[in-house]
Amino acid sequence: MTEHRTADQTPTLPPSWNPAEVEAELYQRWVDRGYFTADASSDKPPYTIVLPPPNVTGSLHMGHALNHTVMDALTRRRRMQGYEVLWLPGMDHAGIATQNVVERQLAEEGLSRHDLGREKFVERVWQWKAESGGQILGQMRRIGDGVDWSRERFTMDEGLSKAVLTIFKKLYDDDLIYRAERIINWCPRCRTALSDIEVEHSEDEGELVSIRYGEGDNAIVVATTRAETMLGDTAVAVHPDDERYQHLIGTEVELPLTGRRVPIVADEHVDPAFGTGAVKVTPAHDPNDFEIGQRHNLPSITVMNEVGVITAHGPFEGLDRFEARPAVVAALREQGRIVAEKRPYLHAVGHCSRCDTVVEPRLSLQWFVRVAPLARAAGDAVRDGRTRIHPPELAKRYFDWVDNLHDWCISRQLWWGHRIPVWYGPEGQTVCVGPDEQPPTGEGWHQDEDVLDTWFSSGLWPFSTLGWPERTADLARFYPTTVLSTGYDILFFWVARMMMFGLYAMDDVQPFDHVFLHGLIRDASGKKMSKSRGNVIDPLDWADRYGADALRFTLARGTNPGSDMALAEEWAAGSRNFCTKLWNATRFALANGATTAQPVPPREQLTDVDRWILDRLDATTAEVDGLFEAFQFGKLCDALYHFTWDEFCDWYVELAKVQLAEGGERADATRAVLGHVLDVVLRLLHPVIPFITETLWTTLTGAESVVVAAWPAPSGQQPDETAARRVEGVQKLVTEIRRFRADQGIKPGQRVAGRVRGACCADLLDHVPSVRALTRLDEPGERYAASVTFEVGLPTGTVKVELDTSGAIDVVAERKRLAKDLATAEKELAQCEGKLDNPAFTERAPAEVVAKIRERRAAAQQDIDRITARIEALLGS
RNA sequence: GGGCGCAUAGCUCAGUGGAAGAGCACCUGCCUUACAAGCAGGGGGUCGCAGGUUCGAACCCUGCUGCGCCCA
Repeated sequence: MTEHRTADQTPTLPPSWNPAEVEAELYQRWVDRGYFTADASSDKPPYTIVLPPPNVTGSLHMGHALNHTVMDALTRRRRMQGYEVLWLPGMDHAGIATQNVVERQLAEEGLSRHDLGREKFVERVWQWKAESGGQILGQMRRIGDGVDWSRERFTMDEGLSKAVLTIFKKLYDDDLIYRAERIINWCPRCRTALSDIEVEHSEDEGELVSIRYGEGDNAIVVATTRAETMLGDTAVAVHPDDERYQHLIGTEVELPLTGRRVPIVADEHVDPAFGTGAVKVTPAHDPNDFEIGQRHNLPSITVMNEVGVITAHGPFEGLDRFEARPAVVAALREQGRIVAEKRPYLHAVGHCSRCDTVVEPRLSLQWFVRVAPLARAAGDAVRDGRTRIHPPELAKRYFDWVDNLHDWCISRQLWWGHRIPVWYGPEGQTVCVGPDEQPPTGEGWHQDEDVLDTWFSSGLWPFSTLGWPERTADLARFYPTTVLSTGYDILFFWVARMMMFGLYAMDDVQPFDHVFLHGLIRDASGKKMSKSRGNVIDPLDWADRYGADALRFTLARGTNPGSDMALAEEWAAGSRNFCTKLWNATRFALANGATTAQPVPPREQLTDVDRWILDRLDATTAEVDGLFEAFQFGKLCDALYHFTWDEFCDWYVELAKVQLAEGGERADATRAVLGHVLDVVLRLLHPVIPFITETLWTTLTGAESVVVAAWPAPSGQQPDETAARRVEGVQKLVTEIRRFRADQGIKPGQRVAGRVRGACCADLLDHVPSVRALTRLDEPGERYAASVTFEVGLPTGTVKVELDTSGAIDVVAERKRLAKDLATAEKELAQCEGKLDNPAFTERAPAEVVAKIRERRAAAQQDIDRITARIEALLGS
């Protein structure tokens, strides 16, 4: 379907664009020809983007589609500009998600991972990956991603695993990794620790229970939303300056249900204004309480196990935490210790970002990265401009985060992932083993059971994928990467981590020069897409029904830096319509001999209309180029849409028909201009809509592929202002005549005899035939009798139009129109005069502004005179 | 509680001090030889509210209201 040539070698196109039929074939051809394969030994300037590695369990959603469109557009343009482009694809191993998937599979067979054992289970995961993982890679091909498949990477690959071990060892040796017993976020369902950012907070309904501890004068009331944790309380804390509790500080109080006595301590961090000003302290089950415990040397009593079941205290033992809560409250109530209950009580509750289970703060022994020095470097790289964040407003958020970072919990109690390379010896030794070292052997030595957070390995992505820690040619050539593109919601998860690791591993060289953060995809009414809302749109469904180009154009067009994007089916249909328009325009041009084989003749041999469209093309080229540099995808798509549809198709193509009809050199020149404009505009559009532009451009030019065509540059030609003014005059005149015809109920196709007078005075003499063609005016015949005349005011003069409408005209419609035009002109006049009558304006406003208002006043006055005369004439008729 | 952002046509959004814009939706008429996935014409806005700065404010400043996001 791509190229049809008839016997005389005139290229033609099928009547319609059927993307589904050709996209796969086009894509495979690009890959086979090696267009996307980077060459580390070329001497072109490098341009590198690493794909944010999608989850191996994942499939392509709209957010991916948007981000991939952005990256594909960026890399395709640079490739056309002659850069050595590397867009590197791959996936991460998604520890928790993948383990969940395989464990579910096992559960269907009635097995748990423990039945298989660690080694067999990991084998089983690899098997799953080989069979069903990475579906997204095939989906990327469908939307046209020009990635270098020869360099595809996976975070669990040998090389990337070596990078993980290398950086772990380096951090360990630099005392930037340590093991400690801390309160961490624990998911009782996944049975693993989570980092802070893997916890999502939501306002949930719970209950606030006020409990009286102690008796009589020594009684103190504490409030909690997690009553069951009182079983593990080891103190009550009050603010040291709180008048109400001075007499109690230092005393002890009996903890109900347990019979234990706990101290009442004074701590600055207690908010005296919240509740009663007294808080229960459970160091083993609350991060703030843990810190209070540290400050006051309190014991930590763990009362829950790793699945959230109470492990102590007789009647409550064996109860799930959510069963224990009401049970504890009931028991306290029985003792008359419940002072108040507030229900429902809205409070922030942390949920596991993977499975939505309520996270339990849990005291446990975990590995941490000491982030302070790394985070400072990550902040500095942005502060001193080595890495630039787009849009810059988001840099503040980045700083707020990296400058206030808690140490990062990196150990996960999973089997799927990079196992922590630390061995423990029989004498309590701890040995961190580097990638090329042998672990200690012998009686009593064993490796740490935990694996590393997936983000630990994907944080290395910009350099581990290029071969680090080996000093490969790719690393030398393509690091630092040029742009990192992702949604702003991933800024902390991933971008900040890559910054920390990149600077640390690569001698303080930043992992990327630019970070482009796009918005999030929402539905037509601005709501977040989610399965529970049922408003998810599948990008591949749109790709199927409207074409991958339409999907991409919709996404690119909606991308405005710093803001989210609403999507609806109509948007995709609109983009599909644009593709159809482009198709039909090219088909028309080819059918009329448009060509790039003949150069566009010198300017002096061209018409005003030719020069105008070439100048507009030039301006559009420059504009689009600048917008690409600024990551303004929405605006550049709009600019191309407007140029293609409103200027090229609506005006130039229509006017070109007149020039083609003249034949001879005029027609030849027009064919060259048509060919040239399409050639350039297709190249400009290619980064965003690669498939249709490839088909059209190769048919038009006969060249190999637009993928490797040169990116257009403005010609440097001085724009022809006179031509632009004349074309503007033609447009206004044509529109006015069409307006008159429509008002008079003359059908669009109906030909009407008429004359255009005064065109010479308006500098439009050469353009009268075009005006006649576009407004379907016939030459006056023998029986011609003008039944109506009207004037059109143009900047260059007034043109008189007379028509033979073969009889009466609709006076009422005409009066209505004139009254409306008059009102507009009068309003304009009043506005201008209001300004000019104000001495403060004429004295203080810049001269050019005052001059402009004077011109507008004169024009408005002329319009009024003309319309008034016309109305009077109409009254007389 | 802390921080940030947004409020412009029915919907989704552009618009950084000098004539209120786009896409979609809507109304009317058209199969006019590239295109009905189209063509031509048209209607529609107190630019959230109240003050202020300025000759001039959608745009700058202050306050208010209503939404949204991030963090705690």
